[in-house]
Amino acid sequence: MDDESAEDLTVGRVARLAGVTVRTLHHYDRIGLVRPSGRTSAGYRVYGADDLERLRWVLVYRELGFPLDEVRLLVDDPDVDTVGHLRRQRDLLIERGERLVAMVAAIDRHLEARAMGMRLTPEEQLEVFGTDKVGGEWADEAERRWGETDAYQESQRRAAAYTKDDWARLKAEGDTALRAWRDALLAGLPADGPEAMALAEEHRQHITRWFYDCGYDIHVGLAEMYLADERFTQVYEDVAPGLAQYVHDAILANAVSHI
Amino acid sequence: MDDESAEDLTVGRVARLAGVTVRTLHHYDRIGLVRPSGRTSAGYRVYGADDLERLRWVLVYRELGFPLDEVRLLVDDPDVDTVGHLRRQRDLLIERGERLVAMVAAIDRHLEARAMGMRLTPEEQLEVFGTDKVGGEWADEAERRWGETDAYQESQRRAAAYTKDDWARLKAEGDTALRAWRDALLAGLPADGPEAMALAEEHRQHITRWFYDCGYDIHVGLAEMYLADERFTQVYEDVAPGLAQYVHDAILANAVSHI
DNA sequence: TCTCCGCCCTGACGCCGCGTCAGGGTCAAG
DNA sequence: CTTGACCCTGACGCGGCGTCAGGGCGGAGA
Repeated sequence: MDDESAEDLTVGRVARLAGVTVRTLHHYDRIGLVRPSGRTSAGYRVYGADDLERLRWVLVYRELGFPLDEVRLLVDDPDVDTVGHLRRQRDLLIERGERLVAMVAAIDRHLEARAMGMRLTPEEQLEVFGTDKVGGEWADEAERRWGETDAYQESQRRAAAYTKDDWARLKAEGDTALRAWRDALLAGLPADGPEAMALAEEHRQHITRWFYDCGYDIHVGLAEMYLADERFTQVYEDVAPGLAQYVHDAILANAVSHI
Repeated sequence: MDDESAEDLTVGRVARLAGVTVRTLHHYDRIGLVRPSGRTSAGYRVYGADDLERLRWVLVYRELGFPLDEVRLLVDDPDVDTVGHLRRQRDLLIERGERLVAMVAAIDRHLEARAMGMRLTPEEQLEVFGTDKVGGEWADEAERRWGETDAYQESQRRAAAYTKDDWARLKAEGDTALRAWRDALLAGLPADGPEAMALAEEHRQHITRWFYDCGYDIHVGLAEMYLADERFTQVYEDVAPGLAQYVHDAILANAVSHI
């Protein structure tokens, strides 16, 4: 048995093995990232075991989001702090994940704001997406500039994907619900009582009907937001003091009852 | 008061407001994605409220990972189901988040595997990252080819970023800990007793020392993985039956005691 | 009124990580 | 000796801008 035969890995084979294209291997060869340890007399690339090993690491780091230059550093220098790099990359991924979560929350807020017929200011709409640069000048200036112009409100209205009828019904439903909430609160009905929980359930279905599939977990998330985000708190508090908390508690109670 | 003055948003201002560069706005103008609704006599771009609105949406969709061509479709067509898009995109984000979580878990496994002195096969190392293509031929062929060669094992060993001494100490610590776990289990010490919890705490600090800052939450995550991932389960079960569960329970008890 | 600085314009090239031809050589089977 | 599947190099393209270069506005101060 000659070990030689094990060495005749051509680009095509390696490409299939590693799940990349031949072009990619050519590229990595050219930029010196993964070079085949040999060539046949005809000039064919011949990859050895070490080359594969190296390629594997390259692909791992690449998948982790390192640019190829940094990948090179990582695989070239064995003294480099690999574990440290992985740790940092891990942090980076988690950070990205948190950003994603924040964006999802922003979308939820956006949708929910529409459900309630609220107008977000551009600043508010941009806040999660933009960098921190957005805050200052925008808050000071844009709010003042665009906040209350008719054109702005008009564009806001047009931005919605609903027909005017839809919008009107949506708004009406929301207002009705809001009054029902107020009545329940003022009547002294407990937030974890059947009436309030029924309102919560209705609220959940309202969102599901008009916006997105709102499960109990998401609903609870919204409830938390109602307390955490003062823009939403305000909407409820304007109707009746303590209503935000009341709605929150009712949603929680309703969710718990459905576990 | 002339509303005209409110309209004089130049590129620079818009750029700062939206948290993008002027170049980006130029680009969007050129490709017709966001065009300023007017120009001054000198040719300066003038953005109006509608333009900002449009830009906002573009940035949102861009952040959501749509290529600009698709962004164009989304913002151009008012009949498009905006809410539907947001819903789908929301799902997409959550999916991406899950992938991130999977990658983080993979890194953890990677680090943890090193902590335990395990050799992952290339296939195992690639499994989370690679596409599904990787599985088949790789598992069938490469494993057989490279799996147990000396060169492979050697390169694996070299791949670690530690000196030989480090590696030896690391391994020794791991082995010592493993024996201590076994002894505790065989002695009938309860997993939520002080001895087992002390071992869990030592384990946590072992990881922190050698790899990454392992808080109690992360530690619990690892414990779950020990049960969920059969490669790790096996390492413990090979030492003593029931040890994986035992270690898991001890880590949990220890974490709870530190809340 | 002139000047200066900061903003604006267009045009063009650069970058990364390859995809995708084009034009040609090689190798094993039939 | 052909055929077809592989291999080679070289070159251009793409997306989403960054980054000059070379020049025109606009308003504040001397």
